[in-house]
Amino acid sequence: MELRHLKYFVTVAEELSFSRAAGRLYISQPALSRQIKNLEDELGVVLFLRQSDGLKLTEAGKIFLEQAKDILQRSDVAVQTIKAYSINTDEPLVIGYIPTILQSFLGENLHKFSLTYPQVPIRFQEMPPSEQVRALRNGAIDIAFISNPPDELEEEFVVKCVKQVLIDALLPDTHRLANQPISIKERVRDTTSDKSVLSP
Amino acid sequence: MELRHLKYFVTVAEELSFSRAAGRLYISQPALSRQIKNLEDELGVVLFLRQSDGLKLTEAGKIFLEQAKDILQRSDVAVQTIKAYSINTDEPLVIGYIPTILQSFLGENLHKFSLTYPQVPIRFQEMPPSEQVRALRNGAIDIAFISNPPDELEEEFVVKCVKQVLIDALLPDTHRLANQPISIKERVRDTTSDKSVLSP
DNA sequence: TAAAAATACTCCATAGGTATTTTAT
DNA sequence: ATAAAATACCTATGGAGTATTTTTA
Repeated sequence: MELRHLKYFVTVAEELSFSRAAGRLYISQPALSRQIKNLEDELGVVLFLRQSDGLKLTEAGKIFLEQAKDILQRSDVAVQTIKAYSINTDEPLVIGYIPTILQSFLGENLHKFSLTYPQVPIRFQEMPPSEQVRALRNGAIDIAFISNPPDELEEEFVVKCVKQVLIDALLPDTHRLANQPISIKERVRDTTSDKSVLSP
Repeated sequence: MELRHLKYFVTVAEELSFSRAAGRLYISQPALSRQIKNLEDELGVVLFLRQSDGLKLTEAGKIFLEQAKDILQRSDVAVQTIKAYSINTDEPLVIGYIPTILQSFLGENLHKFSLTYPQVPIRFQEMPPSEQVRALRNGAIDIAFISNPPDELEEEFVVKCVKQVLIDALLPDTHRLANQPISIKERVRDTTSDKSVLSP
């Protein structure tokens, strides 16, 4: 027995006509007749009397009707509840982050967010970037803050740049590039083999 | 959404493992994973967190679990109720009859039956034999009492002879067969063209 | 004759299965 | 290496449709 059977049964009981009920359910009359018969067979009970003066519920049918309506109504409530919950949830907005980013950016902006949406609880979870991607996939976190996201992520998630960070290169003044004005591109290429210290 | 989804969901929530739940449900693990995913898609909510340390219900999942259990339990109750009802019913035993038979037979025997099973209400409904057959088919009556049932009925119903009725042939004493000792077979053959009066 | 329900078939959507890959321990 | 979940693909049950018959008003 499935909710489908209950829905069909209640509709037929309300219409007291297979044809009209089938119309309301947007299925054909034979399909509906068969489903009701299947239900009756499974329950081992005749639910409707097919009499010359039209359809009538049996005593058993009347009892089952009340319970069927109740079950269907509770199913609807459950679905509506869960859908509403997913929109206006008390579930915290879980934010994954790596420490450097929290310090430089999250603090002030989330403060503003909290003032605007005080009803949304926020939880933080520090984790390395690869972990954050996995956590995003399975719903453990809602937002990830990582630097240098690989391009592939854009196929799966919405990727937005929220902060650009200046990168300084510190190198000994004896280094051959010291005091050389140079573009970032060139710097990167030229320094891949250096043990430079990068800082935000 | 069908009761199947709820059953599967509750089982997974109880086992916190797709594999074990699939075992309990006697279906394969991929089939179960897909049904849960379908349910999540339909509800638009993630019900389980697939985390490295195992499955966990989301907040939404916890809420839905309670309602799913409730609905399943009510479905079981409804089915059990209706099945029990069909066995030990207050629904009257409806008996179709033709007047002559009620008089000659039903009266005394049903009196005995009522004494033996006082909890079974009995209702009588007079109707011609053809109507009784139809009523039997659609459940409007539970037992039919008719005379000379055609053999085809035995394919569809249990047919039992409960009473043999003597038939007398009344004919004018001027009739050619008057005072002739004769077998029933022969009588019938010989009298088909006669306007005989048959009486029980 | 017209309607409503049942019956007979056909079709196809999808639940479920097997095999494999992915992921995490 | 192992175990669990996800993915891919295939199969087949049964839900739904169309056409037809049956039945009753």
